Amino acid sequence: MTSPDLNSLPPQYDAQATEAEWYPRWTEHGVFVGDPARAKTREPYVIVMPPPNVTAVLHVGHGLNNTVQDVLIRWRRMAGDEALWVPGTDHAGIATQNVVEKQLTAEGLTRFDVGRDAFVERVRTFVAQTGGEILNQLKAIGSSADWTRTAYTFSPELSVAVREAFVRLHEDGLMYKGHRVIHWCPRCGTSLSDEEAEFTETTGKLYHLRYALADDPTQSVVVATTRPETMLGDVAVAVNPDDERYTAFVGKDVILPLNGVRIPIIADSYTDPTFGSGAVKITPAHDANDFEVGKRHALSMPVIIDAEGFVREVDDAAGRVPSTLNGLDRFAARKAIVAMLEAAGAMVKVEPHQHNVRHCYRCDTVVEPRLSDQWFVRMQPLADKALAALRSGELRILPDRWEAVYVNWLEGIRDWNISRQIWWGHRIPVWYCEACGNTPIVSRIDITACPTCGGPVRQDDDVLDTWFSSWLWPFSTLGWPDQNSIDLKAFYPGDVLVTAPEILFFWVARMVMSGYWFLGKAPFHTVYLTGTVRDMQHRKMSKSLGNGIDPLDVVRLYGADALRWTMVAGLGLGVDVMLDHTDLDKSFAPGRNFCTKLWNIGRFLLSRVGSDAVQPMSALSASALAAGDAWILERLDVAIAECEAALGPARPANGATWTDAERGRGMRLAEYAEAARRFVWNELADWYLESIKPRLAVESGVDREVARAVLAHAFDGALRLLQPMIPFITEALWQHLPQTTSGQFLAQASWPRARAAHDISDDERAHVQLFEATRQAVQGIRQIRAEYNVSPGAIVAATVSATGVPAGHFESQANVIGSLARATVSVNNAHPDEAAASAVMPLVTVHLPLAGMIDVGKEIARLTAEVTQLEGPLNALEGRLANEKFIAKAPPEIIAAERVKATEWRARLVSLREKITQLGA
RNA sequence: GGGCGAAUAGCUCAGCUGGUUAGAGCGCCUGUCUUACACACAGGAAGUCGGGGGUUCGAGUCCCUCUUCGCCCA
Repeated sequence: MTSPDLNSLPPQYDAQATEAEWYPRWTEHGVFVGDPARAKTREPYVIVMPPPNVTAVLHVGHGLNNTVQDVLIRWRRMAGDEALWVPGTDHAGIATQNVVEKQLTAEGLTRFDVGRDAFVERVRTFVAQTGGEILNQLKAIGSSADWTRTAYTFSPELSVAVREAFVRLHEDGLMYKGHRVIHWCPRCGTSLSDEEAEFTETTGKLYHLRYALADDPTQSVVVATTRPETMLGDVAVAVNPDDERYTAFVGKDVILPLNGVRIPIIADSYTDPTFGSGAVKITPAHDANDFEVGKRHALSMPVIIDAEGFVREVDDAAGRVPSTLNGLDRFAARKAIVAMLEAAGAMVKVEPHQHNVRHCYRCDTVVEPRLSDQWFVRMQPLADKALAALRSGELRILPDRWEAVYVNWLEGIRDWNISRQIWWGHRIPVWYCEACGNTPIVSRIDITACPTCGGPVRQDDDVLDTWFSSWLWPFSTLGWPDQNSIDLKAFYPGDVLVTAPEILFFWVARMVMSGYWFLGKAPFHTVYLTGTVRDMQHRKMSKSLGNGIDPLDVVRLYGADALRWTMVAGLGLGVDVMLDHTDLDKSFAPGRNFCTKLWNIGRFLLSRVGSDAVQPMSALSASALAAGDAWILERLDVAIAECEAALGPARPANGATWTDAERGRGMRLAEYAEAARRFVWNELADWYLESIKPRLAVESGVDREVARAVLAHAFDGALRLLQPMIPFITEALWQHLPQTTSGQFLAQASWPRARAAHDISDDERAHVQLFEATRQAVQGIRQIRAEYNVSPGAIVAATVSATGVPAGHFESQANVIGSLARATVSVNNAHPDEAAASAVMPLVTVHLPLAGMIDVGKEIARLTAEVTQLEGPLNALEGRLANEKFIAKAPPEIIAAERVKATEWRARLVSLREKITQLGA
């Protein structure tokens, strides 16, 4: 036999060394690589990683998100699926362009000084040099993505997909160029989609302006506005047709103050009579609603604010901007105009006003509504399919309350403005031939001459919204539009998408739409929306607040596994994770403590098991198993079942649609973590390992071999259950198990399987129950010891009577109970003569004579308290059983269970009262 | 303004289709350096499940209402 050597593993777990050792081994052996050939015989399980911005650095949100994905992928990889996790980055149009523009600003330049081609080249170089670092950071936290398939939204391959999508939508009649008011960011110099213009609650001012009637300056209408500067572009005042206050005014004209322009008063039901004075100014070029009114009434649409946000007579606005205001910034102009209106007596009043102002999601500049020409995708037909997918159960969203949000958005879907007036991105594949007129030529390939007349052509200056490439990600990364792509055939559609709820509309819903439109299938069957990582004040972690946590700091301090465990164990479904950025020690204690504990369990256990071969479970006869052996094997079965129930099902059972019963199941990572933790810590270490110390301490023998085999098997099972969450430490420990074959990896070992119920004999079940009784006896003795402050080292005498298991069988447990409870135990159904402290447990009753130490009064009080505690629920229970209506209406199995419970409780109560009587009360 | 959600132990949250003496982790209290682990072990205290009403044999769980928070959309 090999002598136990505690020094074979260092006493302290070395995360740095372990991570540096195993990650490269996994990748060298292609553990993470998906194989389309194998996907023919196995179920593929595919996750596409939400591509981080190419310039991003890892923050704790990425950490959370990618850990969840890695847990799922590692679980399915072990479970025998052909697991593929596709990683990559997003070129992030506006965001990346902004970074480089900031560099230029530092050099005193603008992108226009540099010129388009040189600017794009500069961004390309910048990305090539510094981009994608975040992917290396994801490796540092253990992400088992298939790096051989790393994709990039702006790669040549994905550019083909983008162009194909544009052209196809154009061919399908869903792509059009529209002239309308869009959200414009004057700082970024581009239009934004509805989703990119975010609302911020703002306390502004509501200005009430007086417009005098042209024909009777003694009369006037008052209009309310939050943006008085736009009055220069007003073309009408609108009132509600049903508003009797204004009936007489409709059709008359008013004169705009400051520029003297004459505009009509019109009736339009868009006007809300309860807002302000009931009359609103109409500025079609600078407000989306006003634009609609303007179209209905065929009004002119003067543009008085330019692309940079300066007040000018831009378009159709001759004579509208007084020279003193010309060239002022929009906010400076507002001030000036307010002062001028006040001076002119046209300002009736100004009041504080709470409203939502749209800001650019990339630079936070106040967005300016602006009339311009943009490319739009007609979304309704795409949305219909995405809605149907959710309703049919082809798609589910967890937590399910987000399904309502998804439906709500799709039902009110608006056309998608996809053109951006920036330079970094996919150029819109549209050309114009001046000679032939303005008909756009949409083409899959670059063209240099007009296909009709052969004349020169000019490509559209705009680029596409970044999300126009992102929404193709689930299939563009697999080779689409090449229908013969092996990856596409093997791995589309995928399975799960894990992301933050913030991009449900930006990205998730659009991927579903594109998946259906271009490939006829949803790109995944499950959307898992994680919670947000917040600080202790519940604020979102952000760079500007300085309340962030750098995951790599945590990795350095406690290891990647500690980071991962802390996040997974704290991750209720869709629940926010609170972490204290000022106290990493405390925040990551759960992960750090668990890893340390696991390491100690492993270190001790492996030293006792030794390196000699152990028998496989199949070689052990059930009759050779001790009660504890049967118990821990049963606990392992339970743990496996609980882990699986928490995680799965991995996919719809019928392969196509979720049934109502399945739909909300699984993805409970915290429950999975808790089930695995409880098994290895509270069951394997606290009870089984403690109980077999004497069996392992002997030199040799059959019983020692049985204990070694069961112990090694149980720990192997625990490590397999834990590997998806804490891959490094489990791999390091697993490699030392005697049954592990060299050259194998835990990372691709099989997921443990619970035994079928019919494979467990009645004898074995009786053994499990016997060990439960043993545990109760130990707990009972420990309670009394603590109650009477018996010194922890002292050996006490205890009598144990079995009430719930056959007394004969219980004899065998005396030694185990004794060693765990530090007692000399006699198994006896008779009550001891002398006064004793007792504990009445469901399966056993224990007595400790504790000569000279028993305080009869105290013991009576203790037992009486237990009686009282039991009487309440028991009375309620008996009342229920006496209630005829309960007996008549409750299901029989419930009634039966309640009767069993009542019998047990009554017995326990009788026993407790007996003890009290014996003590002489 | 419209919609959705949450309110359970000091903190963060479980409790999934109504039936357990309402659970976990952290924190707290008591004892212990019991030769794997004090980042540990053993024992323990702690909740009228936000307020009110209803449905039911039975409600933390379903319905109504109020209060307070949060999120999304316009």
